[in-house]
Order: sequence, then structure tokens, then C-alpha cells
Amino acid sequence: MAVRTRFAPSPTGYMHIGGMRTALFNWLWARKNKGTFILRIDDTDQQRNIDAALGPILDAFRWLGMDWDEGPEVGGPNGPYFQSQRRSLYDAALQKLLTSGHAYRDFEPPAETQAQRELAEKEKRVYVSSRASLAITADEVAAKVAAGDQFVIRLKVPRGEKVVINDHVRGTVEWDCSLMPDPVVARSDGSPLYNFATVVDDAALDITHVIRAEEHLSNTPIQVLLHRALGNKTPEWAHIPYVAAPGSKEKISKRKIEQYRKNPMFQKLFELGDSVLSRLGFDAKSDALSPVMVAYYQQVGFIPAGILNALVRLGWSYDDQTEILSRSEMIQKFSLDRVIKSAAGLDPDKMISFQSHWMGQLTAAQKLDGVLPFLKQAGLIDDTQSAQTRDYVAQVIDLAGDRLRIFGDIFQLDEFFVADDQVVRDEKNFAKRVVSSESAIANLETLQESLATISEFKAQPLHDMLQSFLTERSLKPGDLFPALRLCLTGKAQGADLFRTLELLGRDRVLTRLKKSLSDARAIKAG
RNA sequence: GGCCCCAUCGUCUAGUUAGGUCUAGGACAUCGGAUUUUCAUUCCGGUAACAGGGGUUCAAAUCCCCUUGGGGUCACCA
Repeated sequence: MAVRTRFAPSPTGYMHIGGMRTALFNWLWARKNKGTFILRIDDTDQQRNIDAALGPILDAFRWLGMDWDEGPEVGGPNGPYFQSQRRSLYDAALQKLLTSGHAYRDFEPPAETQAQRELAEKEKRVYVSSRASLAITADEVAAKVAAGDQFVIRLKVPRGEKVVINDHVRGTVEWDCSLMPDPVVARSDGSPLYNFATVVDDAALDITHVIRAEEHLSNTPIQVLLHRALGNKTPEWAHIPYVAAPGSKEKISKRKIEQYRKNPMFQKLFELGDSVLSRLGFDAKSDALSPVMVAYYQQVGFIPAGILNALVRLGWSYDDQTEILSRSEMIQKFSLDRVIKSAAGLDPDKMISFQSHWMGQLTAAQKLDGVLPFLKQAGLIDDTQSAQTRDYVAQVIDLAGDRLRIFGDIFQLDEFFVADDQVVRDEKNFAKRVVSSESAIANLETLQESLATISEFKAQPLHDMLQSFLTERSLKPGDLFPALRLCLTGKAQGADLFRTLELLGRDRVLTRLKKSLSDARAIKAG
């Protein structure tokens, strides 16, 4: 039977990074087996604006190139793919359950049920449903329903039985039905609850493999029972570990951002993100974008290949060597039996490492297309179409080399895009290497003339000239280069100094050097 | 608390199904060294783990039991 998997997000307005990993495993399993990957929207209790809440989720799938065969926008033979539009299916299944006696109307007031639950807990007893409503005759039930009495429909759990599953990841897991309360499957008005709608839809969509996070393991016995009561063939299960916060075993959560900011393992990512985001005009401190969301990575300039590679290695491995996997290699090599059982903490360092690798695989043209929107949004360039601008940016990117791990790293070379009097200066290092060094100032002043007169303002001649400048004066590179860099770029570190000079060009170099030296003297004077 | 799941370097993991070839392998991070007369890369090397205790066995990271620890879930949410 052809493999059919699904990912069923609730429209929450953002795509969770952990959810994306679950979706990836589903997608991979379907693609590997030449099966079908379905997107179904679990919006049974939503009154919110579905379009606005679903958009970011579909965007995340599109960004990562995870296409779906059936679902929103693309449709399919089993639609509609929104649970809110599948009510007739749930109604029919509910009728079936009621007439077959697998489910019953429970008229017990919620407060009463709650009280029983609490009492059981206090007496350290296992709570199971009282089933008092089962004593009511069919006629009385009909009368109550006609009278508009409130009730709830519960599945009648077959006490005494056991539910056993053979999970692809966890092996045999079993539950004792005698310990389970009867789960509510629908409300008085017939509106279905999660477990029920899921089972009806998984069956209707012929889902062969339910691949989901471990947190759903406790829902599984209920769903198995529901499938049985409905006479469905139960799907195969694979409960994958959830994605944990870096360095922890706790499920990563949107509500804990503040806590994550203090997490040392998260630090680097936050610093990276904050600096890029603030350049782009986002309030970096707000939680509107955070590393828990897929959109965050897109916004700061990660590329799909990097994210995909990082996600696939979270809880899954091919062997003891393979770390780098392209999309097609993942599809070819993925398997459920190599999914690990324990929770996998997100590893920001490794994420950046994968990202660097895949960024390095991009062509110059691809990098240019990736970087341009960032510069534009930050107001560092005006026209992304102009040939002159594109050529210049391409040169900066080439100069950046491996320093460009994410597109947002281009801002670390902002000295190439700002006016000469707008260069942001690292004052601390400027004071140390320029202001407080009499010889550095003197040398740089002398150097101005050579820079002004050198015939060819290119990296190699500049390198040769500077080199002999050092030799003639018995200077070490460290005596001059850092100071020169600080004067031109404001930074203590950066790309190749000689190519930086060339790209900046004679005019900007002289203007900046002059200004920096006069600033240095002013600072020194007090 | 009930039910369920999990447990190898700081982190992601290989090895556990078929016990020996594991003085436990790889990657990221980290630390040293070389290269790059700046910076980043690259290269070489180092530090670093089987949660604890009992068994079974000639032999256990691998099998069994217990303990401890961590986590998930307990809705008329999804």
C-alpha cells in the first residue's frame, strides 16, 4: 500500500521549529516511499482569522521547499482539508458510534465530573468515568435531548482490555483500558474534539503512517480505540522525540523566550539574530520573531538547505559519519527505524555550522540575490536592480568570503555601504590602537601620502607598498594594520585589508583616514 | 500524584535488535599547533561520555531487575 503521511497544524499564526521537524520527517517518509504528503488544517475550535493564521505556516513550507500533494491551495481528492469544513464526516461517524453503542450521551454536569475526578485524586484512586448516564433509558435520553439538556458524547472505553501498539520508534507500548476515563468525542452540538476528528480524518485520508511528536503518545490509546470502534484499519505509528530547548530535555516553547535569552547555548543565535533584526527594522526584543519560529531563521538570513540539514539531524542519523545531507540525500537515506528515542535539544552552534556549509555551496549569483534584499531593507542600498549596485555588492560578498554564514552577516561589512562620516567606530579599540599610539598616528600620517600617490590602487600593489613601508621602518604588521583598519572601517577585525582598501577606493580611504586621524588627535587633546 | 516515555563526551549522535573486533567512533563547540607577513578559512593534534547498584555470562555500553535522574501527558484545547 502506498505510503500516505500527513502533517496537521493548527492555525496559530506561526510555524514552530519543532513542528517543522515533525513535518519534515513526514514529508521525508512520503517522498522516500514515493507516497503522498498531506497537509490538513486542524481548526476545529478556531474562530480566528484562518487565512492570517495559516499564511505563515504555508510560507514556512514553501520557503523550505517542502511541497504537499494534498491540502490547502492544491486541493486533492479527499478535500476539503480544513477540519472546520468536514463536519458532515464527523456527524456520520458520531452516529455510527452512538448506534453501535460504542459511545454514549453523558448528561452528568461538568462540575460533578470534575468533583469525582478530584475526589479520586484525593483518595489516590484511579479516576474512571461514573457512566451514570448509561442507566438512563433510551426514551429518557430522547426526552432530555428534545428538552435541550446539555450533554457530552463519550467513547465507552472497553474496560479490562489492553491497547498495544508497535511503534516504529518506541517498539511495543501498551495501556490498560481499565485505567482510562471515557474520553469526550463531541459536544452537545455535535462539534468534534481533537482525538475524534483526527481519527475520522486519518481514516478518511487513508493515512498509513502517523508520524508525530512524542507528546501525542498519550493520545494514542484513545485514537486506537476510536479506530477500532469505527471499524477502521489503524495506521502505523511513529512517535518521534520532540525538539528540546538547547542543552535541556524540555520541549522548546514559544512562551519561554525570555528564559532562552539567558541560555548560554542560545546566546550566539540571539546575538546574531538581534543584530540583523534591528538592522531590518524589527524590534529585536519583542517576541514577534524568535528562534522558536521558522520565520526567524528566514528573516535573519539562513537558507533552506542549512535549516533542513540541522532539522533532519535532530533525532535522526544515517550512520556514524554522515552529517551533511542535501535534500535529495535526505530523501534517499531517511528511515523511521533510525529515529532516536530520547529528546533532541536544538543545537544553535551546529545549526550555524550546517548553515555555513550550505552557504558555501551557493553560487555568487545566489548569494547576491540573497543579500540584496537585506541591504535594501536596511536602507543601505536604494536600487537592487542597478547593474552598478549589483556589481559592487557582488564584490563585497566576494570579499566577505566565508564570513558570510547567513545573509544577515552582510551587515558586518556595512562600512562599504555607509557614508564616510557615518562609519561606526569601535571606540575602545580605536583608543587602544590609534589614539594612544603616537607611532601609529605618525605612521598613518606619513602613509597618507603614499596612499594618495600610489599609481595603481589595487590590492596587490597596495600590499607591496604597505609591506615595504613596514620593512623600511622595521615595523611589525600588528603595529600598523589594525590601526589602519580601525581608521577606515571603524572595526578591529574584518575582511582582507588590502582588498578592503581597493574596494573602498582611493577617495574614501583618504577621506576616512584623514577624518580618523583628526578625531584621534582631538580625542588625545582632551 | 496516576499513566507513559527516556538515560553514551558540554551539545548532536554511532554502537544496543543478533553480548566479544569498543583501551567507545564521528560531528559541532572548546583548547593547543601549523598555514595565511592583517582577518576569516584550511590543515594537524588534544581535552572530553557508557547515571548508580545488583544480577546473567568465560565476556555487558549492549540482556534482566532495582534505584536515581530527566521529560511528556493527564480538558467539553490542538
